[in-house]
Amino acid sequence: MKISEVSKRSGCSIQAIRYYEKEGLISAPSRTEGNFRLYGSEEIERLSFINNCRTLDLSLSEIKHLLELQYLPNTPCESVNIMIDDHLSIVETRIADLQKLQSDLRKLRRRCNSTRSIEQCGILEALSPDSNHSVSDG
Amino acid sequence: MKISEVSKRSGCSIQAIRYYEKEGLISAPSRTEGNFRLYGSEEIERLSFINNCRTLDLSLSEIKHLLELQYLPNTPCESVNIMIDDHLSIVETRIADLQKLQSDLRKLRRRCNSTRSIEQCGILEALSPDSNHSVSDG
DNA sequence: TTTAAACTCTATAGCAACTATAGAGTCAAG
DNA sequence: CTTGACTCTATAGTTGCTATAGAGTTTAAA
Repeated sequence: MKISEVSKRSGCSIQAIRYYEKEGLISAPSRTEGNFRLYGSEEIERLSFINNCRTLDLSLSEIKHLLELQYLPNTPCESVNIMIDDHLSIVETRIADLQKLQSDLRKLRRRCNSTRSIEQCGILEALSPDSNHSVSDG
Repeated sequence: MKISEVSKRSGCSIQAIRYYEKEGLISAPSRTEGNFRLYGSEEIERLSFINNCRTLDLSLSEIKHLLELQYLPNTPCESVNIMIDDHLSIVETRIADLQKLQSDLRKLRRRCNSTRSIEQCGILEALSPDSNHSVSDG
C-alpha cells in the first residue's frame, strides 16, 4: 500500500504519517524503486492506534511510551493507568480554567449593550487598569 | 522607568513586552544613551490593559483591534460586544470538547485496574484498532 | 506513444504567543 | 575598578502538525 491508502485506512493524514515516521512513532517503511513508501497492514494498526490516542489528546511522547510498552507484554500496566489519570487531571484543570474564563467573559459582556460609543463602553472600561471594575469582579 | 519595573507594574514579562513592541501593540519607547528602553506611565496602563485582555485569552490581534478602537471614542462599540460574544462561543465549544474528552478518558480508565500486565490491560486493548471496545463506547 | 492528471518525494516555512538561551554591552554600588 | 545585576539583539525551541514549492513517479487515457 502506498501512503494515501494507509492515510485513508488509518485516519491519519499523509503529512502526519510522515511526521510520525520522522518522530520515531513508526519505523521507516520499505520503498518502491521510485522511492515511494510501501506499507503493510501492521502499519495501519499502529497508525490507527496512534490516531485513537490522538483523539484522546494524548501527546506524541505519551503515545510513544504506550507503543513501547506493547513490546513488554509482561510488564505491569500501572504506568498506563497513571498516564491516563495524569491526563485526566490535566483535562479537568483545563475545563475548570475555561469555566472561570467563561464566567469572566459573561460578566464582562453584561457591562455593555450595543447602543453605546467606544468612549462609554463598559467593556473597555472594565478592561482598563484604572477602572474600579476589574475583569474578575461582578 | 526601565523595562523590569514596567514588567512588575504591568504584569507582563520582559520578553512579552519586547514581543508586543515587535508586534506593534505598543510603540517603540525612547532609549537611554546605553540603548535601554525607557517608559512612562501610559505604557504601564497600556500594558496592563493588554495583560487584562490576555487573562481573558483574547488574541493579540483582537487586543490590537480594541486598542485601535480606543482612538475612535465616538465609534459605536458594537464590534467590541461582537468580539466578546465570538470569544465566548469559542470558549463554550472548547469546554464542550474537553468534557467529551474527559468522559472518554474516564470510560477508558475504567477498563483497567492496576494489577494487570500490559498484555491484559483493558486500556491498551480499547485503544487498539481491532478491538470491539472502541475508544468512545461505554 | 505521448501526455496529462494524479500521486509522491524532500525540504522549508508557518502557526501562537511567547520562553529560553547565548553572547555582548551597560550601569550602580562598594 | 570590579563585580553583579540589568539590558540588549538575535535565534532556537515549544506542539503537532498544515501548507507550499519544486521536483520526480506512476498510471490511464488519447
